[in-house]
Amino acid sequence: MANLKDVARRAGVDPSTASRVLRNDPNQQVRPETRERILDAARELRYRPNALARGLRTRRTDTIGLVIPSLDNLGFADVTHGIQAAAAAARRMVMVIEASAVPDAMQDVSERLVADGRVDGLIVAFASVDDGLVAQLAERGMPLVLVNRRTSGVHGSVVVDDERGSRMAVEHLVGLGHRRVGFLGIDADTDTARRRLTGYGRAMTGAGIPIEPGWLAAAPPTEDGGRRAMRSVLASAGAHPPTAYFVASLMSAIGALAELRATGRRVPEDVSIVAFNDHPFAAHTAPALTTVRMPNSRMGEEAVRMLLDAVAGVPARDQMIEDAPELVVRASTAPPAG
Amino acid sequence: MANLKDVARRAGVDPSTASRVLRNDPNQQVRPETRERILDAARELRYRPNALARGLRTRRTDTIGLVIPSLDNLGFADVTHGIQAAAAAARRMVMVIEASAVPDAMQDVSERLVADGRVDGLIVAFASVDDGLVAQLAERGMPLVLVNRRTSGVHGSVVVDDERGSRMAVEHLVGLGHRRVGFLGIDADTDTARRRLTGYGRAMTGAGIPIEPGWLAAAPPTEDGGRRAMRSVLASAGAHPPTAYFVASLMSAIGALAELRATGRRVPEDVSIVAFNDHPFAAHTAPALTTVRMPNSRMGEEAVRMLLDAVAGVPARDQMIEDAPELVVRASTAPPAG
DNA sequence: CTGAAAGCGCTAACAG
DNA sequence: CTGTTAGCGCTTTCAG
Repeated sequence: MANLKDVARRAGVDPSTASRVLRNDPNQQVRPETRERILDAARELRYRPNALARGLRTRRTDTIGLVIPSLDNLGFADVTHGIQAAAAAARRMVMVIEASAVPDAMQDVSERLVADGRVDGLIVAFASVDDGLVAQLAERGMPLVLVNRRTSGVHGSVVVDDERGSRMAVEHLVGLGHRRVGFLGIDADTDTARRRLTGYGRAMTGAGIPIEPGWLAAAPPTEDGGRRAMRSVLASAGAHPPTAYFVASLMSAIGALAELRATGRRVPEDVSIVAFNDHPFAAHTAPALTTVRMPNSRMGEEAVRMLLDAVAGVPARDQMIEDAPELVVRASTAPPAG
Repeated sequence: MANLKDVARRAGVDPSTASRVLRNDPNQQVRPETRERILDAARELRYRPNALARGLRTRRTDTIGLVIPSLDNLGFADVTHGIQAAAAAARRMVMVIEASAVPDAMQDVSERLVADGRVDGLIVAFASVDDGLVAQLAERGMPLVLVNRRTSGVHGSVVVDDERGSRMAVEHLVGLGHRRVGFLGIDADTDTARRRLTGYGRAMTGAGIPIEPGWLAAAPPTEDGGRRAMRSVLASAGAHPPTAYFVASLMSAIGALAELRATGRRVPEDVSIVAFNDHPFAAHTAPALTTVRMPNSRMGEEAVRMLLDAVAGVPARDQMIEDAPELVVRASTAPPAG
């Protein structure tokens, strides 16, 4: 591999001159002729600057770190896709840590990515907010953007309009004629989980429907969580259980759906169900799930943009992607029986 | 952030001595007392060596590059998970390029990851083998492991036993009493696709069943591909179409299933279907898919191990993960009607 | 057992 | 307009 010195020698100039030209130094005053010689030499030698050497000098790595809980969660694919696309467009590399595969992931990230100087900034997606390490990193000045979370202490986050998406889902059910609408929420102390509950509440209130406590349950956003939440509502709702459910995560909706069928309830004839977040697979469940599709890929793109701003010194804001959620009506919702 | 000089100063030694101790230089002869002083100083200053400076000097980055086609393909989640786990265990970082999000991904990888010196080696998962750039990189001596592919020209690959998995799937169908078994294969010139076809062929021959050309179709391993392949067989198979299908990819199985249902065929009453590769979601299709589960996560782990060997100078082999595939019987297979 | 010195490949301030 | 110089933070001979 040719290095700068090789290029300079071949062009008959000093390495610093070659560097100026090849970096497109804005205050360069290089004669066009010299410039051409250097460019030619670089091309002929297939020169590419060594990233480590440059990074050591400039203190920038052009690399961002991405922390993601687990890749099998269907919801993350979209977000990571957006992140990858935006990063590539901005010519940044992405180092990924999948938390579920790495014991003590946040610790690892803060040592091997941040302290060792491998990244310019960090995108933390779907973190449980109580992770003190995240706050610590932010305090120490590491550029950092939270995705799908907000938390006091950390400035810089991107979320989608969870409340609006949830409202749309519930309004769809109410519009079909349902009055007893259950809510299977996410059992986590995150603003995201809260906003989804709020959306449900607002939609119900807006429709003039009083909510019964027995209609609500919370569980982790997993298939099993959804199953358990559904079981819990069915057990406590008494003689008049909900005729429809809004489930605040796609994975739990799948579990909830399975539980309904396992207990002999027909969807959508007996019970309707709509999930928060979409995925191609939702078209293939039994029955196909009605969902609200959130602009998750945009959320990922925006996170990169914000992070690069933060790296450049622009203070990070807390942003919400305003793109309208989209209701995807499939087969799991219908008017209530009777 | 403290650097080596700071540590050395605080311990009252030369940086080189501090380096020796902190790296655990095998031929160090440092007095235990000095050693302790250095270790203490490093601990107090929370010293971590700068990865760029070290890499510049040692020509090793402790980072591996991972090229993956797309994260929404359910099959990749497992493999990446295995890669992440093994990499973390070996204290290596992973730079990920999602090809579907990056225009001209291989070109990008070979410039920004390899030529710029950001990685010690490359794992290329599910690549279309005809990519000349991969072969070029291998020739230029970049340590490289192919996952789920073999190709002449590139040495170093990990695959699973596609043939055996396919045989198991088809034997399951034959065991249920099916004689007319169709094959929806992958339309790609890869050894992997070929081995799945071979497995089908062997199982049929082993059962003494002659194969009709009209039972076979190939398409890309996508939902739409599966749909089209199914349509093609249904169109060409005449009066006695297959009563069962082995579909060589999970995504196309989902499409094939959808197509069967769309054309009014009942699964498994009229037609059985079994897919190659499993995923939790397969339990929730309508009906739940019978699959063969391949040791994909192991494949990812092994790829990392092989790559690190290659980086260390051990010539890379072509390996097959011998762990037995597992038949996961769900609701999409049953004895033929009548 | 430890220190001095050189240099990985690059950039950036300063001179000229 | 271009070259000289001095590092970024680390490792690694070579001396002593």
